[in-house]
Amino acid sequence: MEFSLETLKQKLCDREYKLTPQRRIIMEAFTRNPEKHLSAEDVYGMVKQNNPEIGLATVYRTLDLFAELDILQKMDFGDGRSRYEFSASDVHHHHHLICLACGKVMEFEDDLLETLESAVEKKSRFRIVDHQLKFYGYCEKCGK
Amino acid sequence: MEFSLETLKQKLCDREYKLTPQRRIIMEAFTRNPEKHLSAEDVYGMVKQNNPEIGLATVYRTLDLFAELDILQKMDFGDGRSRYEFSASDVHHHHHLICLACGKVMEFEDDLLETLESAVEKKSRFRIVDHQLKFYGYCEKCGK
DNA sequence: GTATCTGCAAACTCTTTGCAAAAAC
DNA sequence: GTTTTTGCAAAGAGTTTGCAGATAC
Repeated sequence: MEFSLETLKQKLCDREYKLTPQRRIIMEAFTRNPEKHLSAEDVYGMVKQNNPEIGLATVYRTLDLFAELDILQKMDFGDGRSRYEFSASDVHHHHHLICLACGKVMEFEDDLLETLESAVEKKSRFRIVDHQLKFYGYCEKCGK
Repeated sequence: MEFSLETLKQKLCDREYKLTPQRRIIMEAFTRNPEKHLSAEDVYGMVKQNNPEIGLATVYRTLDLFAELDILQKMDFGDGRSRYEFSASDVHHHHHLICLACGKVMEFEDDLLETLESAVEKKSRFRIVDHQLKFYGYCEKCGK
């Protein structure tokens, strides 16, 4: 799936939500930073530059809404704030490498997990709808 | 590794920390619930029953300390509070199945990930020290 | 026009911190 | 005895909520 403005409009309309300037602007923040894992505060800082009147609460509400519409995926890297990126529910899953020294988050792709997922699903009688894999360690720069 | 009282004493002593009743009691809460993923509030509730004078801040400080000593592992299931269980850094890694309906957390064992880990390590030049795998879905009871 | 959405400020939850008294070694 | 540790209360961070005015459709 691709997340253009049209997709957003569609998804909002489907559920009787309105397309407001704030929602469009927040969407654009992600379109312009597709590879980043933005926190609410990050997004707020970015959108406030051109729209100083926007409220932080609106950012939070919009991120929640987008997560509910499966446009964004909420995630947690253990630093006490939630982060968001475009949902990848229907594309290849990617995972995260988190540097314990500098906090940098890198991504990697893998599909080995799909195999594991179906095995676990069978054994555990759990119906799995999503997974999250994080590796913690030290990036090249932080070495050691 | 096994986490007896002796281990605790040892680990504390090694780093010039003292063995206080509070620390012992909190340790016991985990020994009595080895399979649970306790939050600070959970632990507080449990230890307060026999030791009403204990403070929540002490619980937080102790959990932090135990995580630093690698006795406990801090983890996050996305519900806004940290959870702790005995560290498994030197034993087989286990992972979590989290029910999106009732919130129940189940565990499963797997070592397939070790293979993946070394592959990623080579490709990415990341030195990996830990990993976390979570599957989200619906448990048998919550069905669909 | 009407129901939704926004901005603001206040509230809320989880966690951390400062400090003086208490306790471990 | 000295240094660490505790309990309390207050502060802090991130997030949510109530409400009256503004806005999308």
